[in-house]
Amino acid sequence: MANLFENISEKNILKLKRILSANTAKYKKNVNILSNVNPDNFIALVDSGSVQFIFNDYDGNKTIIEELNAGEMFGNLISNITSEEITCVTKEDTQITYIEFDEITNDEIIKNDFYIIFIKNLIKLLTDQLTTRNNRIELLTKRSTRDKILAYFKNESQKRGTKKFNMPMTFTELANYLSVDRSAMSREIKYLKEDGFLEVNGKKITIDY
Amino acid sequence: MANLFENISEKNILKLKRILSANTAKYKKNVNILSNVNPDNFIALVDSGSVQFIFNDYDGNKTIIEELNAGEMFGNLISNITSEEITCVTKEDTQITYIEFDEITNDEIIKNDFYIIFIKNLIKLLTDQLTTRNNRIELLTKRSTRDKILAYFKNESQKRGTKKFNMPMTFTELANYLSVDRSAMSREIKYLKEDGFLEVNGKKITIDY
DNA sequence: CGTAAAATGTTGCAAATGCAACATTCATTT
DNA sequence: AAATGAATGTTGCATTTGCAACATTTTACG
Repeated sequence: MANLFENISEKNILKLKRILSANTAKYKKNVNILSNVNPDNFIALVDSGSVQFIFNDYDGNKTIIEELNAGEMFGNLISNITSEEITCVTKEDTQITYIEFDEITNDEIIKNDFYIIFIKNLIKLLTDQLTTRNNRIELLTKRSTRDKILAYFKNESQKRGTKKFNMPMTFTELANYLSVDRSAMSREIKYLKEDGFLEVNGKKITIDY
Repeated sequence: MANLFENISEKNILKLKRILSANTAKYKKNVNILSNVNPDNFIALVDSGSVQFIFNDYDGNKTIIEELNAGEMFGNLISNITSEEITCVTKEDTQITYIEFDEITNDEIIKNDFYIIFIKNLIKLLTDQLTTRNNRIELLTKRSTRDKILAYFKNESQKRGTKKFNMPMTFTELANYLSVDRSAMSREIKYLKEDGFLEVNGKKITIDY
C-alpha cells in the first residue's frame, strides 16, 4: 500500500509534517475516533493499526462500509463521514496523523523540492482509494449473492496469482463487505462447495473455475 | 462540478495543455471510446457530453457502473477499466481530453505558478470522485430495495434542499444505479406511494417523510 | 487455563426479489 | 406526422434472500 511520505527522507518528513501542522494521535482498540475531530476539511493517515467505518442502521443493524489499514487514509473530503449514522472505530491500537486539507498547498510547502514527490504520493493514494471503491462497487452491483461471492474470490485469487489463498477477513466481515446476510452467504458458500466451485477449510480457500 | 482548469486563464490553460501534451478527441453518440486508447496511465476529462461505464455480464446483462458528465474525469488509475468486460460508451456527442498521468508532474510544468492551482483542482476532482463512489456504496449496501430507493431520494432531496425535485435520470437508469431489477423497483415505488412516502408524477418527485 | 465473546454452520419459514411477458406511454428520428 | 425504439407500469410465479433461532467451534482475554 502506498504511503504519503514514500521516497521522502526522514528529515524532510519531519519538516513536511511541521510545515503541514500535522497532528498525531494515538487511540486504544474499539474507540470511536471521530467524536472529537475538528469539523474543518482534513485528511487522516492511518500510521499503524486499522479502523472500520460502520453505518448504524435505524433498527440497530451495523454495516461495515469500509476498513482501512496502515498506510491508507480517510477524511471528510474523501470518506462519507458527514453522515451522523456513520462512526469510525479502531479495530486495534491505532495511530492517526491528521493534516488540514488546505495546508497541502500552503505558501511555504511549495518552496521545497520534495513537494513534488509529496503531491505524487498524495495523488497515488487518492487513486488507490478510488480503485478500492470501484472494486467494491463492482462486487455490490452483482445480481446475486452467488455472483458476489464468486467475483470476490476470483478477484482475490487474481490479485495473488494463485487459486489457493487465505481469507484476509472473517466470513462475518465478508458478508458485511458484500452486503448480504451472513447466514444466507454461508448457505450459498455451501452450495458453491457442493457444485465444485470452491473448497473451504477454515480460512483456506481454493477456487476451481 | 469541479473543473480541472478552474481559476486558470485561457492563455495558461493552453500553455498547460501544451506542456501536458494533452490530446482532445471528439466522439459521436453511442461509441465505445476505450477500444482505441493507448494502454499507459492516463486521465480523461469529459469536456462536453457524457459517457457510461457498462459492465457486460456473461449472460448478456448490462449494468451501468457509473455515468460521467461534463467536467468529470476517469482513467485507468481512477476507474475500473482494466476489466475486459467493462466498456465505456458515449451517451451523446462527447469531447474528451486525454492527459498522460506522469506528465502531471513533469519538469517543465512545475516552473509555472499556475501549477499549484492545477494541482488543487486535480485533488478536488479526485476527492469529488471519491465522494461520488462513497455515496453509491452507501446506497448499494442498503439491505432492501425499499431502503435503497428511500435513501436515494433522501440524498437527492438534501442535495437540493427541497422535497420536490425532478429525477436526474430515467427510472431504468436508477434501477441500474441501485443494482435492482427495474420491475421490482417499479413495484416497490408503487408501494412507497401507497404508504405515503413518495409522490411521483412523471419525472417530478415529492418525498414525504 | 478457563471463561466469555465472537464466529461459524444450519435450517425452517416468510418476505423480497428477479425474471418473463405484456400493454401502454413517451421520446426521437426521418 | 408517422414510425420506430425506449421507457414505464403491471403481474404471476419461481427463486433467492433475509431473518430468527439454535448448536457448535474458534478466538480473545483476564
